[in-house]
Amino acid sequence: MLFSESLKKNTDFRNVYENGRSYADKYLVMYVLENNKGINRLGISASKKVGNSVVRHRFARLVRESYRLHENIFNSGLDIVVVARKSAASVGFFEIESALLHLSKLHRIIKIYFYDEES
RNA sequence: UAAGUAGAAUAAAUGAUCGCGGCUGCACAGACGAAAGGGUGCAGACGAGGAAAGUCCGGGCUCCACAGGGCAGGAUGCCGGAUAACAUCCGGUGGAGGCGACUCCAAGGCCAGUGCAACAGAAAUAAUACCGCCCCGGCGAUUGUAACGCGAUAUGCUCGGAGGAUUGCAAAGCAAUCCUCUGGAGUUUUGCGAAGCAAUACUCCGGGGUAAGGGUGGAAUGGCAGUGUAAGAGACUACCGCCGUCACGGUAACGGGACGGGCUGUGUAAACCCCAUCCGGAGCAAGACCAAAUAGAGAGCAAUGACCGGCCCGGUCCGCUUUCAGGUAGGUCGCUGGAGGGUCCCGGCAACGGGACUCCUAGAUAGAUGAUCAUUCACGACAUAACCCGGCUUAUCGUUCUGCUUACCAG
RNA sequence: GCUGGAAUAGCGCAGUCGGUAGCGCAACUGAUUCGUAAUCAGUAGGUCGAGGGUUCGAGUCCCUUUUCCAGCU
Repeated sequence: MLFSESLKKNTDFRNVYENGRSYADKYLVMYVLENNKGINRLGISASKKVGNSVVRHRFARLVRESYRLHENIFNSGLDIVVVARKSAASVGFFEIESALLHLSKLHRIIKIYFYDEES
């Protein structure tokens, strides 16, 4: 991905959970925290309760693909953590994509002109 | 054709666009980092499974421990073979199921010892008699007989008693005869009771014999038939079973046979245990290498600062440089060419082994396979490698093929 | 990825060595009280997580499986 890398450390995840803001809908929970680094860092989390290995990997791929296709409209300098809810186990790409964009609008982290154009 | 049985293969397909991982080649930058190491772009081929799962066994590999032996602990458990090894596989034996093809079996030893067997049952393993059967004795009962006792007893007889008459004797009175009355005694007949005696297929009590039968139980002293007996019993006999010995076939498990023993309780070892065989522990987050940091040791610099001290020497601490050791963050290796796959030949019933040719097919490290569009169909199950193999177990939408069995039909 | 442990009544827990599974709280009924609580007396409630096996008999022994918890970084 051009402007982003992945969030790796357990301490980074803890930091976002404790200090970031969160919104949630039916499929996802999204935490956001500014990191002042000029790039976005995306973390994806799915617990064992969501499903088996196949389900969890598929969820991660769908979120990563959704983010990749809309990477250029996101603001920079953010740590984003996306957590799966149990209902996300059985849905397809478009549901995940619309859920991700919806939560991003609530966080107001999508660039303004694009936000205005879409709404 | 239908039903079944054993085994094998496969695990949606094709194209376009965007995206991911390492590899190879080329190009770029020498901009990141103290170092080890690494970056960017383009192109190419490659990129999860039959179970990758559960982590239930076994082995390789790595580190630690270890003279040798034993104990403890664990595992396996009919026999033979295969294998690196196994709880796996192959072939056989025995048993169970099925008409059959075929399937299933933790299948050594309770004749080494110990333990347990609730309830029920007479009794659960050292002895026992609840019912039943048999023998002996006793009380009673029943039946028969019956001494005897009580009552009745027609006609009649005998004896007796009362009254009367006649006769005889002198009379009182006595005797005889006859008549009437009398059932008092006996006889006869009969009713009831009854000691004793005898019999019994009866009841109870006591003593003894008996394990055939009944009932309880998962299990009851080998089974069944006969002889035998008071009744019974392997007490005896035949057949079957069991145990032992012998020879025969088989490498063996075992098999069929001969002879003998008359037979000694049963179940449980996925109860302790005995016997035989095997096993050291931990696991790639193993482990090896490079190495900021932070503790540590030595050397040097400055001969200054602080402390011990009145002062010097000396000692301690702090500062800087450097070397060594150490190993955190981080990085590299381990890492995938292997007990590897395919075809053919040879040995072996087979598992498997040997040989020749041929193929190379993931290696990530927060962890790569996805998204969209189009077409087709049976509309897509279970499920994602994490050091590697051999198995087992469990999950699973379907499709295809092969061998065999049974039934029916046709030729 | 690796290694341990647990599951028993609505809840928290016992249950040795196989023999018809109990304790406390809660629930229900009755008594007590003007009524409630407390107290007293009584009652019901369990296929011992699931499936299979060994055994005459399994909560307990063996195998498979499901869920949950903990540790190793």
